[in-house]
Amino acid sequence: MSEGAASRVSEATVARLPRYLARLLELAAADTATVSSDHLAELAGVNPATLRRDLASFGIAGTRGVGYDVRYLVYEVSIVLGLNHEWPIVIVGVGNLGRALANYDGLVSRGFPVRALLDIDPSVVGDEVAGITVEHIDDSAAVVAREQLAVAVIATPSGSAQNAADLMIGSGISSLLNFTAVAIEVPDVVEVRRVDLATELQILSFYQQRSSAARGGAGVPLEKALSPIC
Amino acid sequence: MSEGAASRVSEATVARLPRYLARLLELAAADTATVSSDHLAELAGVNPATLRRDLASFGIAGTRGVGYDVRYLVYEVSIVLGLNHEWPIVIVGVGNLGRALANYDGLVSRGFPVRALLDIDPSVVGDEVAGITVEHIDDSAAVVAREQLAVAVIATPSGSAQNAADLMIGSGISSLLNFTAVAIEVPDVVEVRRVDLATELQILSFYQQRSSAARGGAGVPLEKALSPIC
DNA sequence: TTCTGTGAAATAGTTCACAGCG
DNA sequence: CGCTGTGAACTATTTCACAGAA
Repeated sequence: MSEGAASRVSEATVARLPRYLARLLELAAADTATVSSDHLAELAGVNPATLRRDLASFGIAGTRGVGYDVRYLVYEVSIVLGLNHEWPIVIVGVGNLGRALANYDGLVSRGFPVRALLDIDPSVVGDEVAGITVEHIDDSAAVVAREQLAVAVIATPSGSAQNAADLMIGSGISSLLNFTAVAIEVPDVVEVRRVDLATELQILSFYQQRSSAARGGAGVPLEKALSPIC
Repeated sequence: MSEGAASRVSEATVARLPRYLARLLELAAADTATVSSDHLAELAGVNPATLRRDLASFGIAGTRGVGYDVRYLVYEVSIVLGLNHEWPIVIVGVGNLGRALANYDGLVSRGFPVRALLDIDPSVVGDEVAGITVEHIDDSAAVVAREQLAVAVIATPSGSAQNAADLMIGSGISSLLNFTAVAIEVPDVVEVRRVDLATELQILSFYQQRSSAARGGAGVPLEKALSPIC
């Protein structure tokens, strides 16, 4: 990931904010007016002191003896995360994954409406997916300008990922969410995060293997062992 | 995430192993025989001492003056991650996301073949997706036993995620990869990891906002500001 | 009294730097 | 001589514990 401006808050703190926000929205939906750090920390699965420190590091204050005002906290955390406005996104690569993402309502409902779809394959260009007409990646600069896009989701085959990323950066995109199996190199001013299914499964595999070994090996198909996948 | 047996290696170390493995497989594919910690660390984007310590913590040794044997390292890291055998998986929820995952070739190529698809909707059961016939979730126990499954990917709507997880755990599944917008509660012996698109985008949003603020705000549609998404 | 905000302690993780092996 | 393996220093992060505000 590129580093951006040096900041005084740790990435661990930033990564917890979406979790706090999700719980806060649930509390707000249930018309809860205030919440203590103990309660919210319990809901979010963190230590109360960690929660208080996280909020304090952004200057977000509660009321001693009372707790935090839920609606105010939602507002403040949203501002800190940059969620006081929508972030329209473009999906690059309209294969199975791209289609799934375009149809995923969890995006628009959380402020990330899909505004454009791009592909390099002429047989896909012109298709309508989730109500959006697929455009050719050669037109990316025009699309980015037209839709005021800052974020692109890369859902191409792995071999095309770097190329797609370069094109989008050249078209003015400054944040990438990389959904492919390979890492993408970017200039320092561009932010990237990668979501990789196989990496997650490999980590799961480690802990799964370890905990079943500790229990005596039940549940793991060890009889299938010793055919390395490399 | 559930904790499993207390271990002496940090989660940070485990999370780096898949990255090392990916680079090692590239080196192996290019017939590179040995690699120094400096070189591999550079490829993986970590400090060389961190790499050496990570490997040493699993008892994986190199040769002083030479480096590490690439093929041996691939083998050892695979064993540590539990990748010396395949991990057949089941996808629960055959909507857009489930279909995308079922068709994603990055899974089988890395040792996680999709062996079954489950859904609760009778109009989907019986469909063939990616060469696999969708079965009803009521039959999950039989499916898990038949295919010797240990890992389930939850790709249902968020509201059904906990339910789906409970059913799969009751059917003998011991690792879950949760692809929905909500957290899932599980017993201690079950491992869970969650991949959430909106969380990733929110973190991107934070850094994007911050770095464009540092550059004077160019590139962000600030004129659209102030319509909170909550 | 309750619960925040935060020094200070504890813990975890990273990096340096170098002894010593091949 | 080059590079690993690791004590020790350093940095980051979490947690405790409590003073003090409401």
